[in-house]
Amino acid sequence: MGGEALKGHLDLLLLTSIEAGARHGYAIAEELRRASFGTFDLPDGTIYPALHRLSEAGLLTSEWSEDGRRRRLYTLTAKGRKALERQRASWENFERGVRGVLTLRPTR
Amino acid sequence: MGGEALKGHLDLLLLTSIEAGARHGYAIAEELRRASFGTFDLPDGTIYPALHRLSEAGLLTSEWSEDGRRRRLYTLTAKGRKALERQRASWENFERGVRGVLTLRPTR
DNA sequence: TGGTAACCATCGCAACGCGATGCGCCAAAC
DNA sequence: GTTTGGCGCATCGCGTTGCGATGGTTACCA
Repeated sequence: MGGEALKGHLDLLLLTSIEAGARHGYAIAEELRRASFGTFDLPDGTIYPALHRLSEAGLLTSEWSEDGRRRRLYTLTAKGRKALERQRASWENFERGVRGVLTLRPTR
Repeated sequence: MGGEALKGHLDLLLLTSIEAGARHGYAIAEELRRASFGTFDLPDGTIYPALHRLSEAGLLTSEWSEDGRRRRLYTLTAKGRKALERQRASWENFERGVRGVLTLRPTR
């Protein structure tokens, strides 16, 4: 919800979820929904292309699972881990900035 | 900085700054830069079109200043105030969601 | 046997931030 | 007195990106 507030922050969520243990798209979506208290309920059209994009960027590697279920399992690369680190820092800074602005109080 | 993290959150910043007292584009940019500790250093191409958009949406009204300097002075409309209220709530929720996800810790 | 949930993929659109570019005014410095 | 630089606004065009729509396949249970 909320227009396109997610833009630019999706990668952070995805990478975080994968680092935390989630392995395939569907599970990532579930975990994000749960961990965000329902705030991030990402549709397929959002999550799968994003995973492809991250893979193409070299932040993720993937393989097909062997155990019956046809699912693509993702893992962070070294580059992905570094990117996650940066994204985290970037988020902290972003949040700090917004909070700073939000503390502005009317002067009239 | 940081890709396009700002997307979807710009209006909140703009409206907040105007409610806080800033009246014209240039001053808004200055205030945002200051209040965000330098994080939000918005270029012209970002700020002016956004103000036009918000005006067109009925959240702002504007008039040209009389005192020598040619500047467009913005004011929140009632609708704008309500929108700001909603945006604030939306941000709180968004932030809560991200924080929730960020608390995920590796399980391996 | 039929429905539902798990699971993945791709196309195309709309929205938006922002760089580039150009314009006009004013004050101070040279 | 002219150049410089800060103030102040506007518009065009591009690239990125989230997401809805659409269409699959497979597993499980009634």
